[in-house]
Amino acid sequence: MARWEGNARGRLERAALDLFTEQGYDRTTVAQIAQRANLTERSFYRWFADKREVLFAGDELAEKFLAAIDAVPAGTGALPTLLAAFAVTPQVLRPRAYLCERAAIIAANPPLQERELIKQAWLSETLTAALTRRGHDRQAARLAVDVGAAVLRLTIERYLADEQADFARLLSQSAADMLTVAADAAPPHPAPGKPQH
Amino acid sequence: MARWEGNARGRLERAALDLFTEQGYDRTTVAQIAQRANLTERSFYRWFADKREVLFAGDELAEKFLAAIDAVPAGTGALPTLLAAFAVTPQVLRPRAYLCERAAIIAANPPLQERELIKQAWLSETLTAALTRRGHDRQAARLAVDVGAAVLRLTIERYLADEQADFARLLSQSAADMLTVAADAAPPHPAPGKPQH
DNA sequence: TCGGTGACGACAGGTTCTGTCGTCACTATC
DNA sequence: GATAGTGACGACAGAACCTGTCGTCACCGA
Repeated sequence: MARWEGNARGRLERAALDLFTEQGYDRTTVAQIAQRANLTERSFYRWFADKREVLFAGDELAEKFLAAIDAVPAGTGALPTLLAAFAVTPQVLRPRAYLCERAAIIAANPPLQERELIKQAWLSETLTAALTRRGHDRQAARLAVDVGAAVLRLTIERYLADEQADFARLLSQSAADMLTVAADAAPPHPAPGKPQH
Repeated sequence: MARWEGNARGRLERAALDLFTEQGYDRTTVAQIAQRANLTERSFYRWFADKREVLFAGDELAEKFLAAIDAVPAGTGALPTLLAAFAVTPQVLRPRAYLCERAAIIAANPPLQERELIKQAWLSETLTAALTRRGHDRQAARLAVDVGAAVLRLTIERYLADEQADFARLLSQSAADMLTVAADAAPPHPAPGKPQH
C-alpha cells in the first residue's frame, strides 16, 4: 500500500480542505478524506481527535500572544497589555487566500462554527490565566480579555476586508472605536471621581 | 404502551437532566433517556435536533431582550440600550438550584460547552441585528454587543456567586468596572479631540 | 543481529442521527 | 354517528462517526 509516504498529517489536512470545498463538509466522510490521502479511516483518528479538528490544528497564535504578554513591561494595565500582544498577529497569520477558503467552509457549517467558538473560548481562558499570573485581579482580567477580544474581532474583520490594510493601524483604530462605544455607557451611573456638572 | 401520556417534551427533558446528573452526559445514551420517558429513541429526535439540545431549549431570554430594546427611547447609544435591556434578565432567570445543576453538567462536558457557546453567539448576532435595525452602524453595533456581553457575563458570574445579590445593582457595578478597564486603553494612541496634557 | 518504538492496516462494535412506513388517538365536518 | 385529515408514536433499516484491539512493517539504537 501507500504506507510511509511521510507527512501523513499534512496530507490529511490538504485532502480534507479540498474535499470540503469540492462537495461540502457534511457530504464528505472521514473515509473519503483518508482515501484521498492514501490512508485508512483509522489513521485519520490517530492524527485528529475528530472530523472537525482537521481544520483547527495549531496553537501558534496563543503561543505568540503568551510570549508577547511576557515581553510587556510589568505594571502595564490589563487591556494595554493585551492590545500590545495582539500586535504580533500578522507574524502568524496565514495567507489571505487560505484564510478565506477556510472561513467559507466554517461559515457554512454550524458544527465547525462550534469548534471555532470553543477554540476562541479556550484562547480567552488562556489569556485570562496569563494576566492573572501577572498580578491582575481575576474578574478584571477576564473583563479585559473579553473587551480585548471584541477589539481583535473587529480588527480581523477589517483586515480581511481590505487587501492593503496595515494590521497595527487597524488595531489601534478599533481600540479607539471601542473606547467611543464604551464611554457611551457612563450616563446611567456616573463613574466615581467624575462629578456631574 | 405508554403512548399519549402528554408533555412528551417535558418528560424527555426531566429524564435527560436526571440521567446526566446520575451517570454523566456521555455515559447516558439517547435510548436510555427515551426509555425513562416511556418513549422510543426515534421520538426523542422528533422533539430535539440532537442529544445536546435537550439541555438548551427555550429562547425566552433573547425574546425578552429584543422586547426591552424596542422599549428603549430612540436615539439612545448602542451600549446604553443593551445595558438597559439586560436589566430584564431576572424576569426570566430560572431558580438558582436548576441553574447550578445544569451548569455543573455543562461544565463537565466539552460538547455541551460548544452548544452553549453557539447559543451565545446566536444571541450576539440577534442583538447586533436589532441594534442595526435601530439605525446603528453594523460594526459599532457588533462592538457594543461584544462589550455588553462582557459586562453581562461578569454580572451573571457575580449574581450566581452571591445569594442575596440584586441584579440591577451588579449590572451597573460591572458596567462601571468595564469602563475602568477600557479607559486604560487610551495611552497607545490618544483618542481624537482629547489632547495630551 | 536483535529488541524497542512508532505508524499503519484490518476488523469488530457501540452510538448518534436519519429515512421511511404503518398505527393509533384526536378532531372537524358532514 | 361515519369519514377523512392530522399529529404523535413505534418499528425497522442504515449511514456515518468514533473507539478498542491486534498484528505487521519500517526504522533506530545497542
